[in-house]
Amino acid sequence: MAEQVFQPLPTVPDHPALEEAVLETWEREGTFQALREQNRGGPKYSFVDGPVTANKTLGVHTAWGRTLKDVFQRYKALRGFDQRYQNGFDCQGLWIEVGVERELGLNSKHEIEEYGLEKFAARCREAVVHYSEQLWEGSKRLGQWMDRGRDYFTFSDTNIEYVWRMLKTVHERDWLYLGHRSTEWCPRCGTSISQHELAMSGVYQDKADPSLYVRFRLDDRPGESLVVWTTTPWTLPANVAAAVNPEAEYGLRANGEWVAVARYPDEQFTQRLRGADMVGWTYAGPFDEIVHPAHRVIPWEDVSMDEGTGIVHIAPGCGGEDFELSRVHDLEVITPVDESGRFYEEFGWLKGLSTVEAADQIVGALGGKGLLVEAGLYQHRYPHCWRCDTPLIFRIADDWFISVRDLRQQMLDANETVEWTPEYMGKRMDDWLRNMGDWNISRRRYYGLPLPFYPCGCGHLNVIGSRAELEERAVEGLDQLEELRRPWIDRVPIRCEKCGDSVTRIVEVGDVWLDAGIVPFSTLGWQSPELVPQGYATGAARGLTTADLPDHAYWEEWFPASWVSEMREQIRLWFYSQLFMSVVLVQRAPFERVLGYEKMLDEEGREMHGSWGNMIEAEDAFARMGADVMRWQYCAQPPDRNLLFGFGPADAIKREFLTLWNSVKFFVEYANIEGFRPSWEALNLEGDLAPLDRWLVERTHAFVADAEAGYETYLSVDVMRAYVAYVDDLSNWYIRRSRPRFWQSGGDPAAFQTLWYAIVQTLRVMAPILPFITDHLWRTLVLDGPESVHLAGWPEVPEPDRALLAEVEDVRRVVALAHQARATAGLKLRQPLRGLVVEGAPSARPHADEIADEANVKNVAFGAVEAELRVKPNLPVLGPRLGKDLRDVQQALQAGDFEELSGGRFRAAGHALAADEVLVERLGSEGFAVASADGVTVALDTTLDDDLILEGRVRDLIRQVNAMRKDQGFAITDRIVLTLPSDLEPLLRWEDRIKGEVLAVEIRVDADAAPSIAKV
RNA sequence: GGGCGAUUAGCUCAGUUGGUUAGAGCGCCGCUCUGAUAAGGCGGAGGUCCGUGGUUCGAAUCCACGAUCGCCCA
Repeated sequence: MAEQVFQPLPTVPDHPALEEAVLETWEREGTFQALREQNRGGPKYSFVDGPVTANKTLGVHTAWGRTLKDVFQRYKALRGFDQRYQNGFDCQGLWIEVGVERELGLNSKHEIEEYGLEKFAARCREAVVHYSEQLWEGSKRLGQWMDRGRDYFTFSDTNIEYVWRMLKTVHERDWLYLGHRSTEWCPRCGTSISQHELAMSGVYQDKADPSLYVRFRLDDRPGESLVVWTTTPWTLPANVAAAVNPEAEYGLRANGEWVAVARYPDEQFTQRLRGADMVGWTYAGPFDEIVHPAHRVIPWEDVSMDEGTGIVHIAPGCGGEDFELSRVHDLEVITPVDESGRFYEEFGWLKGLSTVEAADQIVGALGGKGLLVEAGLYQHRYPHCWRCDTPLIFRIADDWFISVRDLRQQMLDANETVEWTPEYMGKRMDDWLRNMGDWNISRRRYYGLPLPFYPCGCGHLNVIGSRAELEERAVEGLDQLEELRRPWIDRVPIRCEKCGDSVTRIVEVGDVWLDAGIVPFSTLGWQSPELVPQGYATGAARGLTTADLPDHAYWEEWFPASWVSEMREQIRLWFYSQLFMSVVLVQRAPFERVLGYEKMLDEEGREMHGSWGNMIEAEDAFARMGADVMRWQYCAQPPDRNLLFGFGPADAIKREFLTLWNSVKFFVEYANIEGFRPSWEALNLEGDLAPLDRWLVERTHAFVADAEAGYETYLSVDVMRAYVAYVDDLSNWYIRRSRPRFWQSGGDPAAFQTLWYAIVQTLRVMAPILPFITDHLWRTLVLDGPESVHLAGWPEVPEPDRALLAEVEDVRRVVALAHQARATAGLKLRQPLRGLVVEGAPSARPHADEIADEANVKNVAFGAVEAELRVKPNLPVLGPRLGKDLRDVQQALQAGDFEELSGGRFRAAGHALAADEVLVERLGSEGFAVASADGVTVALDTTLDDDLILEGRVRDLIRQVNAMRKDQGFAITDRIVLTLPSDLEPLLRWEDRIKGEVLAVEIRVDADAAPSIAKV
C-alpha cells in the first residue's frame, strides 16, 4: 500500500468535537486575521451589526440572526471584499435595568433610588460586561467571525454625544416638543412605553380581565339608567362621559336600562331613540362621593356594535381615545393613579391601591350601590410591558416627542431606495411609516441615555448637542462627571442661553432605540474632524473596547450600509430608528439592502418558552447537534416563513450531511490505496477526462452558478437547495457510475482528479454556511493550496455546458424508467435482461453503454417502441387553436378513435393534428415491460433464457460473498479464498468474474458446505 | 373596524405565463441496490388543492363572495 496521503475519516462525523478542533486551529493560525489581511484594500462591503442587548446568554433565536450575518459576510470575504466586522452591544435601557433590578431584589423605582443610583449604574455596567462576554463566547462557538475587541457599546459617551447632536438638530428644526397625552404605561417600571415598543413580540398576551356591566343613573329620567361595559374597573372613578353611536338605535328595557338595540335584537323595548337624541343627557357618576365631575352623554361614531352594550364608558385620564374625546367635547380629565399605578390620595378609600387591587373593591362597591348589572371574566389580547411583563395601563403623562409631520414623507422616500428581502417587509415598513405617530422618546428611568434637555424657567428650552457644549455652559459639577449618565450628569446644571439662569436637566432618559439608531453615524465617524484612536472607548465603554472614532472620510466610505439583517419585529424598532435618524441627519436611508426573517418556533410549531420546557439553549444545541447543523437549519429556512427549530430536524440534517461526508471518505480511502496526490495547481483540470468526468465538471460549474445566485440574492435557502441536489448527483450518479475506475489497478487519475476537483469546489461554495466541516475536509484534502478553505476565495468557473447537463438528465430519466419497468415486471436488477428499447430522449443516445450497465441489460436500442399506441393532445398548443373543439378531439384520442398519418401526424374527430400537437406514448406489449413519463418511453425485454438466469445467479453470489466480507470486517483490499458447495459449481463458468469482484485468489468446491470465505 | 398574507398527503412545504396522471422531503409499509454510504433506488397506502359561485376548451393557479388561521394597524 502506498503512503497515507490523506487522514482517513471516521464513519460519521462528530460535529461538536470536530468544530472545537477547527476553532482551535483558527485561533492558532490566526485564520480570520489572515483573511482580513488578504482582503485589505479590496472593494468595500459595509455591513452594520444591529446591537444585541447584553442582558442574556446566546439563545438559538439570536444564533439564527448571527448565522445569517456571518454567512453573507463570509461569502463577501470569499469574493475579496474588505469588511469592518464590527460587532455591537446594546447596553442601556429597560432591558438592562430590569435584569439588574431582579438580581438585586429591587421592586420599584423608589427602591432603586434608595439603593443609590451610582451603585445601580455600576451594577448595570457589570451586567453588560458579563453578558457581552457570554454572547461573545456563544457567537464564537457558532463560528461567527467578528472583530473582537473593537466592538461598539451603545453606552459609550461617544454614542451618547451623537444622539445628543441628533436631538439638537431635531430641536433646531422645531420638531421637539413636550406632549401631554395618554400613553401606554408600565406601572412597575413607572414609565411610559412608546408605540413602536408595542411591536415587540410577547407584548400582546392573552389575559383574563373582569367584565362588568355597570348602570349609570340618568339625572332627568327617573328610574332610567345607561348600561355600559368595561374590562377596567379601576377607570370607573375617572368616568366623565358615556359615548353613544349617534347613528345607532337605542332601546329602553322595562327595567329602565338603556342599551343598543343592535346588541340585544331579541329583547322587548318600551322606547327607542337614535343615539343622537340621547346626546347631552346627564347622569350620576358611579363614585360621585369620591370625585364629582360632571357626567354627560356624548356622540362618537366609533362606538362599536360588536361588543358591550353599545354605550361606552369614557375616562379621559385612562385611555387614548378617551383622552382625544376629552379635547373634542371639553371633558374633565381625571388621572386616578400615580406613576406606579396606585390611586392618588384624593381617591378616598381607594388611596394607595393598585389598579388590580382596586378592581375587587370597586366591584363590591358597585354591587352595594345597586349599580352592577352583571360581572364576569373576559379573555382578550392585552398589551404587557415588553421587559417586565406587567399589564400596561393608560395614563396621562408629560413626555418628550419628536414630531414626524415633516419627516414622514422623507422617510417614505428614503425607504423607496431600500431593497427588502422578503419584499413584503418593505411594505410593512411603508405601512408603519404612513401610520406612525410622533416618537415618544422619554422614559422615566435611570440607566439610559440622558436626554440633554434643560427647560429654563424663562420659557427657553436649552438642548445640549455635545460634551464640549456641556462643559462650556456648565455651572458646576464637571469634576465629578464620570460618564454622561445619571446620576453624575444630573449634578451638572448649565447656564440658560437666553436668560443666563442656572438650569437643571430633566430627569428623563431616552428611548433605547435612540442608542441603537445612531450607530451608523457614531461608529463610522460622521462629521468627526479627525480619527481619534480608541475614540469610541469613552464613558462606560472605556476598557471594554479599543474601537476608534474614525474621521468623516471614513464615514463617506462606509455609509450607507450595503446590507443589514435582523428579525421582522425590527421593522418598527432598529430599522425604523436608524432610518429616522439618518433621514434627520443626512436625508437618506442608512442601508441599501435588508434581509428580514420571521419567527423561530419549536419543531412542533409552538412558541418556545422556558416554562414550557421546549426552549433550546444554544449551549445544548452546540453540544448535541453542533454549529454546522444549526447553521444548516437556519440557512435552509426561507426567511418569509417561521423556522421550526429542533433536535428532530437536526437529526435529519446529520443524515443528509453523510452524503458529502461519505463521498469524501470514499475518495480518501481509494486515493490512499492508489497513492493519488492532488495538486492545487492542477485545479484547472488539464488532461484526458472521461465523458462522465466532463459531466461532473459541468455539473459542478452549474452548482457554483446556482449557489452564487442564492448568495447574491441573500437567499441562503437557494444555496442549500442547490447543494442538496448537487451532492445527490455527485454521490448517486458520478461516484456510483465511476466506482471501478477508483479501484482498478493504479486507479484512473482522471477520476481521482475530477472527484477531488468537485469536492474541493463544493467546500469553497459551502464554506460560508458550514464553516467548520468544510474547513476540516479542506485540510484533509488540500495538501499544497491555501491552508484554510476560508482563504481560498470563491471558485471562478466558466459558464456550464447546459446541453451536456441535459443529456445526463435524460440518461437518468431513462434509467429510472427502466428500473420502474423492472419493478412492474417483478425482475430484480441483479437479473440481467436481453434488451431495452428507448423512445424519446434522443440526447441520451451517446450514453447507451451507461444505460445498459445501469439497467443491467445486454443491449440498448433507440427507436419506436413496439407496443400499443397512446396519443394525447398537446394542450398548450392545441387549446388556443381548437377552442371548444378540443374536448371532442381529447375524447376521440382517449377512446383510441384516431388515425395515424405519415410523419407522426394524426387525425381525430375531423381535425388533422401535427406532430407537435400530440404527445405519443406506448403501452406494454407481450414480452415487454413498458414505462413512460415526460415523453420518454422505455420497453424492457422480459424474456429470460438459461444463460441470463445463470448470470443472475452469479451476481447473487457475488453480492452474497461481498456481504460476508463486510460482515466479517475484512478490509476492502483483503484477498480471500472462497469455498462453494458443489451445487453452485455451474456458476464457475464465470469464475474469473467472480474472483475479480470478490477479490478471491482461489475458489474451492466442497461438497455440501455453505459458501464461506477466508482471508489469505 | 381597516390592511396584508396564508389555507395543497399524517407532518413540513414546492407547484412557472392557466395545460395533460397535483409533486418533494420526512414518517409508515413492501421490494431492491451496494467494493464509500448509518445512505441510495423503485413501488404502495395516504388529496373534497378551505368552501361556494364565476371567467375559460381547460382552474390548485385568474376573479367575486364566504370560512378559518396568522400578522400588522386602529
